[in-house]
Amino acid sequence: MNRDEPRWLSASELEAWKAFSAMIIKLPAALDAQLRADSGLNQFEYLVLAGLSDAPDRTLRMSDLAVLANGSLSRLSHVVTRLEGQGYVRRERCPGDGRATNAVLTEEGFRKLADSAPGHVEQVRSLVVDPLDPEQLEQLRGICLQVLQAMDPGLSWPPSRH
Amino acid sequence: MNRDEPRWLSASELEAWKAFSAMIIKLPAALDAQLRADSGLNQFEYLVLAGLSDAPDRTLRMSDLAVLANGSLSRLSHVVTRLEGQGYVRRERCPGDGRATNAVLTEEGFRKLADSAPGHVEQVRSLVVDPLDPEQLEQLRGICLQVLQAMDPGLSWPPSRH
DNA sequence: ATATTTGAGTTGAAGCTTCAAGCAAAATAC
DNA sequence: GTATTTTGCTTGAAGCTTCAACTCAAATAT
Repeated sequence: MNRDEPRWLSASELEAWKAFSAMIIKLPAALDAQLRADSGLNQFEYLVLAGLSDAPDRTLRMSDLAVLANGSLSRLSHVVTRLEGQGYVRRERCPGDGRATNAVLTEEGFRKLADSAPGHVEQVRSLVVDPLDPEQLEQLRGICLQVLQAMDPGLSWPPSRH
Repeated sequence: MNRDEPRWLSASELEAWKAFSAMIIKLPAALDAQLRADSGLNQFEYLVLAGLSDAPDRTLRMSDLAVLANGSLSRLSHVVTRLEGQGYVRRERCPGDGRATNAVLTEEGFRKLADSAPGHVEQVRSLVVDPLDPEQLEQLRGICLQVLQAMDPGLSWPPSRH
């Protein structure tokens, strides 16, 4: 399965990688746990509601929403079904393109989000933003952009909105 | 559900957070995808095999292995059952403490890991280590340590080995 | 006009994770 | 020395995600 001599990581690279990999495993779990406990939503559901709440008419096409929430269309479809059952989101056939479906945030969904947001932001603050000084935060932003670009060389980031 | 006025993120904090959150969602997925495609293992299974291969006698107690792989004991138990079925791991009752179970990496499991490791390392390189310059990598290490500490204030990192 | 291909979503099954309950061995209390 | 609690792990069910197959609508080709 393996042909060339691999370029192993140096000691310092390995240190960085170990800290980083531990973090990218644990941080999502910690964020999820807080959301779960405080509002019964997971990260993805939260992103869906948040994405809708920022959109014009609190409405987005499924495909756009999937990209925004960093998930597959299939995953989104299942999640929207759940959120629909809880009354937070409504589906509408897109006028103008009969193939497309619009997801719309309901009033109840908006209230739910408004209830959940402060706790979530507080968690983001306490785990990430506050422990880092402004310089580090800026460094982090640059680092993330480069990693994102390495994963998705075509894509510029953040996605242009005009 | 919400009592105090939340401290929202500033514009620059928000920029950093958005890039960061996109990265911590997408990077694990990208790493998983490569492992899946190249060796049929997911990240967690890989960590289990890798953890065992570094341990004395390629053996670890389930609890220790769970911590090492950043997962719950329950999750590990299921995964070890799977890996056992594929012949990569074997369970042994711990001599000296009848409650404990040792997981042991089989020869076949070791070969599997040896086969998978180069591709995985190459992926880590190409998505994280190589796109960043050494200075950024060092910054990243520091940032991760602080975030890890914020999540788990008791813990020092890396876990002391003396 | 009709046929084919592409695009947008949905669906059900299979797989993995989590959760709560359970079991057995060891440690502790009495 | 027996009863209780704690520790270490396993298990089955429920929940979420992924995967592959499918439907329906729009665009394109013939």
